[in-house]
Amino acid sequence: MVNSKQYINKLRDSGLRPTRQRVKISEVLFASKETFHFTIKDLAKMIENKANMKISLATIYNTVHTFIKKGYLKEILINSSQRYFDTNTSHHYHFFDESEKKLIDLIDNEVEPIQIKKNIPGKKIKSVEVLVKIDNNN
Amino acid sequence: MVNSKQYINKLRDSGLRPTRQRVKISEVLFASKETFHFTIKDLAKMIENKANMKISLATIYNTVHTFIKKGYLKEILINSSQRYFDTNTSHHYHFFDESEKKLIDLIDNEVEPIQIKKNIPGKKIKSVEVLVKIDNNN
DNA sequence: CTATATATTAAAATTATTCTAAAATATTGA
DNA sequence: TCAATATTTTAGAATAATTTTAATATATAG
Repeated sequence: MVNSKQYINKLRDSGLRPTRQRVKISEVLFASKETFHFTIKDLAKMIENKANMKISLATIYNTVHTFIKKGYLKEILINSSQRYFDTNTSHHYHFFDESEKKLIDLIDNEVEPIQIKKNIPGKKIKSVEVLVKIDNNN
Repeated sequence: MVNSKQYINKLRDSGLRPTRQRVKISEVLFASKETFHFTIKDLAKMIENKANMKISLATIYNTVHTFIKKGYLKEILINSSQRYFDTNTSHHYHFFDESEKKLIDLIDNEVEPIQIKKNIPGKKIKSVEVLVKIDNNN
């Protein structure tokens, strides 16, 4: 059995009521050491399988948005009809494998620091996102 | 009056039939020296205004996709509910101003070359996309 | 000029996401 | 513990971007 206490505390500490749904979704997302990428559809399927509990789609959307706002998840920039999310919230970039339609993390020391030489008066940089599209050799 | 001959030739040269619709859309997109960013909605409005000719939404979508395939347009990576396109097909990146929801080009010499140190066997890099999100200072 | 291939179109279909408002649950503090 | 209040969940409807369909129109080759 998973230890849900930690998720309950984590939720409460960030001002979120630890509802059954949020705790279950936390378990599905954060129980494994390995981080991963997912779409809402993927997450819905994982909940249906791993947890034998039905959570409405609206709640899944709400929870993912809430977790992003709290910094527990990050959205990944991919041009596709679906949005991707990442349980890895540390600073990193992505490869996107065009033939397999799969994301691969590109951790910080695998990319030289990005130097932006342009400055817009009155504006500051909030984030820098990099997506490297790759495909088969040929 | 715009010289549509050049668009007719351009289309034919790339194996596309120079239909009235494609020529009109070419004029709207490529007549100005200045490149710009647009959504499908923007483009539909521009056609309605500049050209007094009704082109169906389906055709606008088809044409934009066709032009992307031919390399006359590029899609820009922004996470939003709408897709953005760019008439600037040269190699460059983007600032995205969060408060004004506006894109600004970041040309090549304004960003240090991006060095990817990770290599995935059997795969090669097709493109590197960079989006720098900026916002007001404060 | 005719046959054929390709493109356009309106309307319907699809799909991801958000909204709504009612019911359920969690929390607070008496 | 319990009632009052605030928050959350939910099903289903609504929205909106995009794609599909299949009929009609147009461009091209010969």
